[in-house]
Amino acid sequence: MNLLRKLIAQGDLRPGQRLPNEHDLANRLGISRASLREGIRALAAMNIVVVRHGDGTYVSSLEPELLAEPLQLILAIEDSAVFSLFEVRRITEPAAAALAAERATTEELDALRDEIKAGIEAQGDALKLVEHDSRLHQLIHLAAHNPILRSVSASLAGLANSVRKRTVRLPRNAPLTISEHTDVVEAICARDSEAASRAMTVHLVRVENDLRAYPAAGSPNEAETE
Amino acid sequence: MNLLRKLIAQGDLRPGQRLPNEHDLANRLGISRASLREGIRALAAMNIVVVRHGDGTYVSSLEPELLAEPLQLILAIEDSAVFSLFEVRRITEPAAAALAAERATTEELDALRDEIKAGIEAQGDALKLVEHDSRLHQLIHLAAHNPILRSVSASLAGLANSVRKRTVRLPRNAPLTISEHTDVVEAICARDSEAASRAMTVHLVRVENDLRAYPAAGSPNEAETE
DNA sequence: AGACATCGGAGGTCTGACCATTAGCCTTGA
DNA sequence: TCAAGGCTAATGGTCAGACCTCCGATGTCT
Repeated sequence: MNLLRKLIAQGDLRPGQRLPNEHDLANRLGISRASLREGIRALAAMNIVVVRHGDGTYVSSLEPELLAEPLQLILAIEDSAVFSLFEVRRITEPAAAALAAERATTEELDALRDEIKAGIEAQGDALKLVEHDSRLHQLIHLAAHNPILRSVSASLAGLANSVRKRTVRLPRNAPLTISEHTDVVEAICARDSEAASRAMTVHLVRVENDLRAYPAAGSPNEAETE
Repeated sequence: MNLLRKLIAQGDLRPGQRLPNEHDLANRLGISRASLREGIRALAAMNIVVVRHGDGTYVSSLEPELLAEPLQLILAIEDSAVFSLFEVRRITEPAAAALAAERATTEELDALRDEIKAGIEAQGDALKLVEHDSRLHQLIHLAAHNPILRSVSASLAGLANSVRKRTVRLPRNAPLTISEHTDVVEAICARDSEAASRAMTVHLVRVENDLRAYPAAGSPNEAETE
């Protein structure tokens, strides 16, 4: 089904962009609406596109995060996989931090600093803190300027989030998290890739140890999907 | 589209199982063939199912080794992503080799050695060599005993394979590849995780340099899918 | 026994109609 | 004037049946 390629080539897709309606788009591509719809279903399954009945079809993000779904299968089957997940993050995230230190634009550095500040202000609210946490990691991966790494990391982060939902966040760790994040960002801003990598490792190891010490509290069997 | 769920619930899927033909299946589910096909496309996009024109539709392994497809989109859009891919492999594969050195069972070590031998025998046939190459990497990831890492690496390897198809393999590099592989496997067998990591890095860097020196020879715009 | 021709059955596509849902406009009433 | 509710056009969702293309197995010929 190279009509997928056609779709991509034709409508130079930008995130958020709305696609032409199916009738027109099918005409423009020289295929039937039925075939077009099959292609759209595939894109939708990959989370590249979102279809809203009665409204339209929109480009979501070009980075398919869908990897998370099948990975979640592993988690469901094997509970010990949580530690496997951390092991992988201990591999990829320090590397991403190092790359970010080398490649981040000044705008990206600013965004990182802003995120840290916002995190400090949200210190009281555990839920918000979690959100800032994942956004910070995301910003770092963005600053690494590697689309593949970013896609992989996004999947892992999604997994990590689904784990977080199962665990009760211990608020007393908030100051620790923030100070570790600060270390990472400072190293990146200083363009010190080695320090950034080290700081990220420290952060992940500490979080993992916390998890080991206070294992999941929620019901592990009923993790909702969609 | 919960018909997806219907599909899964109805035909209790076992890997390799062949689905009823679309006409019958649509009837049995009480939907039209068009709708059924859209659902199948979604499943196919997630690599849960494989459709073969003129033959039938089969349940692919539920083990999610797959997921390469969405990443391939990135490659399709951004050709420079090939180097991003190598960058990520330079991060994950040495780590996997190190883990393998620590955790491989004796059976897995034997399998690694066998693969090396088989690779040497296939030295003449470039195509076979490629196959042994990817199998060796796969074995290493297996020996790392980390399901998440394995799934991620499998996706990346799938990507790497699709790149290989676009490039003409330079046979004169066969001896180099084999000797580098041997170094990696020897380090793993010696339980020397650091050496394994280093050897793997050397291998990947060399391959990447080759790629840079002799870029894709095939027509880059018409890479067939499926 | 092997190579080739044939044919049934599978997925791939097309057409054109109708149904279901949404967003936005427009009327209505306070 | 403004808010609540209903109408309407646009859009995706589904359907039906036809035809094309491709694969695999069967059977035939050499």
